[in-house]
Amino acid sequence: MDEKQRVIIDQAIAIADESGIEAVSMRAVGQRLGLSPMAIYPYLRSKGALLDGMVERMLGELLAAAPGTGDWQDRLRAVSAAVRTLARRHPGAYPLIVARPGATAESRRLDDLISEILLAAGVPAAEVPRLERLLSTLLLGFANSEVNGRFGAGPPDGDWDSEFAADLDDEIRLIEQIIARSGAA
Amino acid sequence: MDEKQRVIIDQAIAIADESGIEAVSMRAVGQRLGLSPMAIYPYLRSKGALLDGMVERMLGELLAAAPGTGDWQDRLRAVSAAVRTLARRHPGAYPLIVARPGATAESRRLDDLISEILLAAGVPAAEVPRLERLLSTLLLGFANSEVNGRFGAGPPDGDWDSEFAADLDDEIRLIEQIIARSGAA
DNA sequence: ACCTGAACACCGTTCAAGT
DNA sequence: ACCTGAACACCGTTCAAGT
Repeated sequence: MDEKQRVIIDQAIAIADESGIEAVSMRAVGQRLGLSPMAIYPYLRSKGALLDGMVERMLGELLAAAPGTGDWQDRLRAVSAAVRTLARRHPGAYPLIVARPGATAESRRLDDLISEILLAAGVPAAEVPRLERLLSTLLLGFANSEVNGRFGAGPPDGDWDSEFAADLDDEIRLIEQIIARSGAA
Repeated sequence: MDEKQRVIIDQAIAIADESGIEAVSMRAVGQRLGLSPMAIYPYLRSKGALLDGMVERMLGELLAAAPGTGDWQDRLRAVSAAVRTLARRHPGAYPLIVARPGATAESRRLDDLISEILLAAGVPAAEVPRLERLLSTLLLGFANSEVNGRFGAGPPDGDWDSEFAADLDDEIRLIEQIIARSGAA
């Protein structure tokens, strides 16, 4: 039942990564499962629901690799690394995360994780939501630009890891300033 | 000739903003112009070219509103305001900017504009490309999240202006630090 | 309970043809 | 030079039907 839904979504992601997102059709997914396209509908009630399911599955994958330990700077770096690993594992499907509306269940869990790290760091509660949106936009958006080519070829073989590490270090310093400022007030 | 291309792209953007991006089809655009769908092909050789044309046109609109005066902080704020205005004027078409690969001509012009502002600010040339990518990801991505609902309802009637102004002030402080650090070295 | 086939109203695109 | 109609190989989705 739910197991069937999972396997359908898996195949849709596989098609997207192998042949591009435009190759994901109800017909193609059905064929891959040896089923007629209509066999999908009891499990995912529309193509939109299938695409949302793909996003949820990928975010679940991301959260499963979520870092529970270390200081807050390391935890932030680990979330960032997990996002970038996800984008590379799913070059075809990843852009859906940024393309689809999705204030979904798993996306809220990601927001909660980042918020929790910021709170643990000592960011004043009033500033947490804003900084969380800034960070998640940057994390998700940078990986998207990398995977969809908005940055061009860039460094030897498109390895943006060290560049983004520097970006994240800057953001960490920014957060530290905000913490210091609030302590001084 | 090129004028016809312009009018085709205009109608495609209008359809996207009125009825959503999925309503943009060669057939719908043709109908809107009182032409058969095939009349488009001599001017835009595929649907992909049409979508890219929409992106180029929107970025052109953005650059036409580009700020030439003021100190660098104000110029950055003006670019940010222009991006956010663009996203609101084109709620249906704007997400294409972030969705499509596009290391295009106009997107390079936007990168150049931001780079130029950073250079004028006194950012060391070696750091400019990285900061440019950080800023453009943030500017374009935040507006996208706002327009596609990734942030949820948010503040009264989705007015994210003051939140993003605070974000940008943070980024400006960050840039000032980088400048100061390089001056000290 | 789970699946299918036929059908409907769409797509993008090619190609030969019309003026 | 500019446009069209018919056709091809696709879409997502509904619905009645099969086991």
